[in-house]
Amino acid sequence: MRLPIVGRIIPIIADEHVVLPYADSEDEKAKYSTGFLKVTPAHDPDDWEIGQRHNLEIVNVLGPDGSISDSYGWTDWEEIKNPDVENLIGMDRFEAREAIVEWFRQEKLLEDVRPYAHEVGHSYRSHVPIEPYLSDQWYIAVKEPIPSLVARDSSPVQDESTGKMPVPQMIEGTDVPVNSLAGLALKPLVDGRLRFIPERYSKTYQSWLENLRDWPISRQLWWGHRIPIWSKAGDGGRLKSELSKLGEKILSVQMDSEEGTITYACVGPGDEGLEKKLEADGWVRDEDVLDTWFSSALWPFSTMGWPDETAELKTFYPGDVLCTAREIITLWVSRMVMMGQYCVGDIPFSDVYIHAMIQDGEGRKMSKSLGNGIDPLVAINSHGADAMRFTLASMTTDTQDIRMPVEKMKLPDGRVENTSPKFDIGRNFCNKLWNASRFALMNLEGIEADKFDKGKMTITDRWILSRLAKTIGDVTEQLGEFKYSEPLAQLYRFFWNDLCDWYLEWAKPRMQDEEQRAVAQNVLAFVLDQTLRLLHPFIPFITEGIFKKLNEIAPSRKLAGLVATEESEALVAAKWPERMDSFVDEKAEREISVIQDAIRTIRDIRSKYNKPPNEAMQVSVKASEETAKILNKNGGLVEHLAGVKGFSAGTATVKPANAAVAILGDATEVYVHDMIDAEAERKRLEKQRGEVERAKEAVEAKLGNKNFVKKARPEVVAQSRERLGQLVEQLETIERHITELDV
RNA sequence: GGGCGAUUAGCUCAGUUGGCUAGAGCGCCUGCUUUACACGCAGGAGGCCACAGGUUCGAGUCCUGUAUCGCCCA
Repeated sequence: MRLPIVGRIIPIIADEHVVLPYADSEDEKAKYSTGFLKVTPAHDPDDWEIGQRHNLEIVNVLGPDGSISDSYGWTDWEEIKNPDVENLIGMDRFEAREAIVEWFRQEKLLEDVRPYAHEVGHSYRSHVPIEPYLSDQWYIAVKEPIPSLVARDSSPVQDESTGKMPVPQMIEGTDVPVNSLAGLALKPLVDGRLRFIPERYSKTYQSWLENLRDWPISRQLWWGHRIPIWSKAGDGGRLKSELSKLGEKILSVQMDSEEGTITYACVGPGDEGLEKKLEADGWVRDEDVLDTWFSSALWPFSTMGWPDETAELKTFYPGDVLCTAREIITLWVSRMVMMGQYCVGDIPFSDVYIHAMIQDGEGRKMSKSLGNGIDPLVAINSHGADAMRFTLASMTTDTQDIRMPVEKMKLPDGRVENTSPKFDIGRNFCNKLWNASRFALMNLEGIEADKFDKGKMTITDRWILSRLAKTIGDVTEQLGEFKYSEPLAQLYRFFWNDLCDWYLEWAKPRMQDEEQRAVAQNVLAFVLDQTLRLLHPFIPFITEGIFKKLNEIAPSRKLAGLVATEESEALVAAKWPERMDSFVDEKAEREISVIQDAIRTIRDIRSKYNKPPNEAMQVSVKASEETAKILNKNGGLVEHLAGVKGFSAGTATVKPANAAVAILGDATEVYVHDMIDAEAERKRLEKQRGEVERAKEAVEAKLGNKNFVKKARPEVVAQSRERLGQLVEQLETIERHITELDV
């Protein structure tokens, strides 16, 4: 076939790359296809592949500036030269396209012009379409065994019977030699020396390395490390001997080109004298610089003085954890692992933690052009550094993206900038931490560590220490597993819901009581100390400030005879809390939970009956022997936090007339005296009856299923039976009270 | 085109190896200047766990498929 304009004769070939026409297809390409495709191997990666398959001619018609040019690989220029083509030379690529269409139009060769949506890459910086362009580049052979490593790692170096080098050892199931650059990156993963968290990302890393192609490292930029290669044209043999006289630090290759043989010399690092000598002899250094990832790959050790064996390098290399984003796994992580071993002899880190990507509220990636990003400095201004850190940590689960609603907000200095209401979570917690600590410190005035008497600890002391012990254990464990959201949530609950809502409230009267004060003070100081240490990684600044004040007011935090803390001038250098499992007290936790249930129930009735908070109420309880005993023993705790004056529990308590009743899960009956709204009472009880009935039916249906009883684990069946018993009892109690209302 | 992830309360998210009436924060409703905190306290409402099949005595959880959204790589 003869091409228009250039008149070149080209072959017609068949290749599977072509999408055949099919009008009804869902594929846009098939709808538009003619079944024919022009192939320009020098100007498209797919075309290049096709060209290689069919041995097509490679004609490059562009210059580096994107204009039509005959001097960068237009091999048959002399044969096809004609006025139409000459007219195009020097034209900009966009201009040339228009000119060619116009030529077709004038020659009446243009059949049709139709719109077609295609995907052409654009430069993210200049936004111009990218033009694939065939050019010479330096590559690194990533799957070639590296001779120096093969020599180092293999024994024997040579096969004695044949005198040949041994066949390179392959990583199992791949075509990657252990001692190639790709192998250096892949082997540690296969061996388990390198680990990704979350684990699924190791697949990205692995499959990329297994299918790795040679690494083009030349970049046509004016910044970066310049490629250490010098070249000179001329007699190859003479140049080679010229180089060998200069020493062993030079590797050279020779290639034929249009200007004859060119000798390329690659010079080892750290010899400026040698480089100057070469240039004095007429050698010219390559203009290109190294791929930015090639340079960045040196970061783990070049930042510490490598290639010198500095003290920093010895101390801090290899490191432990790399924390980065997933789009960087192949580009950077793999290269650091390669280079670390190649240059220093060890992998630069053992754990790679891949964090989630923060998106905006609509699930879009934050970007400057969309204007939907949040500047951390603005968030620090709007909510505080600790608040931002806390919120981000609380959102850090192992999913791959998280959403952060973005809103314009007015900052203290009057600027209106993007920030997020999500940071309120952190700000509120930091505020709570500050206030609760201030209150605690107020109450620690005059604390004396020696006055602590473990025999005088109350159930609330034993309870908060038990909660603390569990929190220390769980948080420590979870942080070790690279979990952040979970331990933080647990700290949140411990500090806010256990310590502030209950322990501090119960401690208030004790702080005024001569008998109780010393014990409560020392427990509080100890718990606060440990809590600050646990929170410090998430809230570094505020905890540090509080710790300093705590050091002033209560320099010695310990529970004499039980446990002591290690003193420290600054929290950042303080010891992480030790496990204190012996403080776990299930009995105290169970009992406090009974007490809390009773208090919540009484508060609920107060709220439903609109009884003002400052009006004292009288309460009696009918319960099982065990529950009654717990409640009686701790009536003071109930009275204090439920606004009750006069509290008693017993197994045979009779409901007073005009009392509101609440029935707990274990059928405990709580009577709040002198509440006389029968309608409200009925409404509450009937609602609860509905809920309990539903639950009862569900459990009955389960137990009614023969297969469940037969096949489920015995303890699960037993649990269901016990549950059913409880629900039946609860339901009967509720119904009895409803009936009484009818009388 | 390949790979990965998400879909649970109005919003943002938890939910371990399948097993109590599915949780939290924000928002919403009611009541509170209770001498640490209204960035707070107390109480409350609110969910067909995307959809369709399957495995199982039992599925938010495991398997298959579908839909929608997103990220990475070509």
